[in-house]
Amino acid sequence: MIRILLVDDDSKIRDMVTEYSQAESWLFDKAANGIEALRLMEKHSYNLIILDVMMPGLDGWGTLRRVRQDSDIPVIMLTARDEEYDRLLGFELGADDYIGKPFSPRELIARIKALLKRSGAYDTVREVIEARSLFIDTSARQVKLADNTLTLTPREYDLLAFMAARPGQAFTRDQLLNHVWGIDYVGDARTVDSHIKSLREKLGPERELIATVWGTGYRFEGGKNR
Amino acid sequence: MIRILLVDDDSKIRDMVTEYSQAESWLFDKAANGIEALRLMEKHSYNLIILDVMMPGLDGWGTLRRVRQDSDIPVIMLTARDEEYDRLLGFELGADDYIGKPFSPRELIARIKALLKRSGAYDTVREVIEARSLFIDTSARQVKLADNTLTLTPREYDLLAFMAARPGQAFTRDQLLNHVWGIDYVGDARTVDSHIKSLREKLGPERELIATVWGTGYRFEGGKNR
DNA sequence: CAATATTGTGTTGAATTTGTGATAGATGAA
DNA sequence: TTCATCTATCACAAATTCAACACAATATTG
Repeated sequence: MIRILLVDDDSKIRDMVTEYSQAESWLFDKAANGIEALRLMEKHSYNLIILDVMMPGLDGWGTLRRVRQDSDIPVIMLTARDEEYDRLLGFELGADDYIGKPFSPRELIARIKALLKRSGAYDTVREVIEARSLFIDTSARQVKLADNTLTLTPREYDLLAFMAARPGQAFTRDQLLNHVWGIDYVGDARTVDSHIKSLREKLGPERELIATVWGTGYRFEGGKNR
Repeated sequence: MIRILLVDDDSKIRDMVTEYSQAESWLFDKAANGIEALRLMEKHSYNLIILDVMMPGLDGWGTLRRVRQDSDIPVIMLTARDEEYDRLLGFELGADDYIGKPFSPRELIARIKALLKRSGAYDTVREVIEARSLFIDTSARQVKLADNTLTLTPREYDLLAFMAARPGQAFTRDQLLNHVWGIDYVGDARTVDSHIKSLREKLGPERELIATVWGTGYRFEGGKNR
């Protein structure tokens, strides 16, 4: 079971969120401020916490700070404004995601799902991606070429798995950076090339599975499309 | 390619929006009511839908309900008033954002951008443009002629994809420069001719798909017109 | 028909993009 | 701590693309 703590002083928002997420069969606990939230956290453990920034008493930042003292629970912050300063402060304090008010419940739910998935709260569905003689076991994070197991570095694996899951689609280097490295990563786009290079090296005879899309980026040639 | 469906019974609004968004090189399809919109959605997939609430026949709410039955496409609603009731009804039905009429095109464009961005993938819709024996896979950036894959340069591809997505429409060289090369490109308009030439060469038997419009520019003959 | 305007095409040096090896710093395990 | 990866970035070579130009071919006009 997935248990989520929603902390917001506005009861309308609390009700709205729980109502529109009924289809997900998550268990919601609600708190109106940071103090209440911390009390609940002593009693229960949560898969995810949603924290409003502006609250009377202990606000969202203070609560987040306390939460991070002894846990890595995924946290989504609700900020009134979408200001750069808030985002930076939040990342520094260890928030995992953001939503600016007003938001649509649909969006919040989508982000909850994404974050739960990322944190591994859902049992990963065992899925094996096949392409020619390449087999990618996504739950084991293991890649086989014919009968040999390849030893890929984490980045190499993530990059390969991401592209192989979307065969036939061309990605720009920036898209790959966003999806594989993370949305807030800043750095040289050519870094992607380096990892593509070492991937191709390890793929050996199947190196052609990763095609260069000139002027754009790369594409995994998987035969089967989505 | 980013493809957007704009549904509004007021043709003035339809024209205004497409005009102001020229710099974005999005592909707009337009419909005057829900029925038309649903018909278009059967034929194409969209990155985003903009729905006017007040329309004769099938209105915005009804259309939204139908859309949500089988897709998660981001939807922006155009409401005449900015009433709380409308917002709540819309969220319940699964709208992603709102904009109250009258609105500034600038604001709508900003919201479209924001929604495309946070809808995760600022990625292209998977769509294959067909014309005779030519197949253009816009997400793979790949073009097939019958069964052979053509190797186009980036410019050639962009030019072909842009024109083929708007069959039957004549473009001046300047328009093509603006849309394909970019709004701030300066250079000889005849450069377009060079690329048209090499495209025709590679199209071989289907070279006639690109027609010369004397005194104006070029047109892609796609059969189906929009 | 001739004169003019517009488009087609081959060529080419410059510019852009990608492949690759080297390397220093970061990270994490022993 | 030391050691062994891993990672990002750089620089240079190789591959590819591009814009522009000149001239040929074709269409339009009067």
